Amino acid sequence: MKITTWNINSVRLRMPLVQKYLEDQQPDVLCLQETKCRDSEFPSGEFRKLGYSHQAINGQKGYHGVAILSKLELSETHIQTYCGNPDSRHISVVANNQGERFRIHNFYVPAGGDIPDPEENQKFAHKLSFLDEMHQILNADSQNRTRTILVGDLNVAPFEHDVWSHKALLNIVSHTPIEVEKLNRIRDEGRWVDAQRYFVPMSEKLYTWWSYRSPDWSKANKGRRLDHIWVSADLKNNLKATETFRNAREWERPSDHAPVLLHLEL
DNA sequence: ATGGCTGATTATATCAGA
Repeated sequence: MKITTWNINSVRLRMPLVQKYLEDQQPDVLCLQETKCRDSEFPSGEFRKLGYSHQAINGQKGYHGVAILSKLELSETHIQTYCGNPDSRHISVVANNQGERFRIHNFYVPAGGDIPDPEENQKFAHKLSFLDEMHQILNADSQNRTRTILVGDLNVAPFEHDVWSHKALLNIVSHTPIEVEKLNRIRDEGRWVDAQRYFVPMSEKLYTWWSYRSPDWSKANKGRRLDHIWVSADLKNNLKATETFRNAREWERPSDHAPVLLHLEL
């Protein structure tokens, strides 16, 4: 079973790239973030033609938006709102893989703006509250501890080698100690396994995002690992491989995020 | 190097991303 997470930064604009990726890699499930369109504008028909007929979509006009496209049957779609606002930042489903059921959570955590101070910056305050609520909600549901995959653009690079320079980014939103600690608590207390780091040693650099602003992003390689795939502890022995498709960042008019794939042996 | 680039919007400048 293969599942991909990808912050696509406008699904309508990048449908040709999505199609190429799906034809190349044939994941069973694709989780998208930043779809940036209403549900009525979502290219459902195009996904159906590509074999992804099971769909769960939570979009809004212009911003955010998440979706799960699947070859496997989906049920029990659930949308959780956070911080008392209706932003489309979460959707979850139960996927059925030849009788084996597992839950998938797809998240788009707020980026948090520029200033890493919740007193001065409302967006950073929102991000911290969002992480607090994620912690609370995921921990409250004991079902989240079994047969569950959590993916998404979590907008936090938690480890030293998840950023190009730990020292240079300590005071940069996405790598500040307060948000890193919150994300680490969610993961550790939920006994989630970080699937990418299960295969890639902590001493090795690992990125999923490179800024559009770098004139030569590939050469500079000042990336961050903002996109994540976690599995519940009971799925640890089913982990087979993970892959980050850095080449998709080199395609024409790319997303600034690369797709990340998990191969699970079920 | 806190700049630079990119996308969506009843657009032609503004907001958001991170």
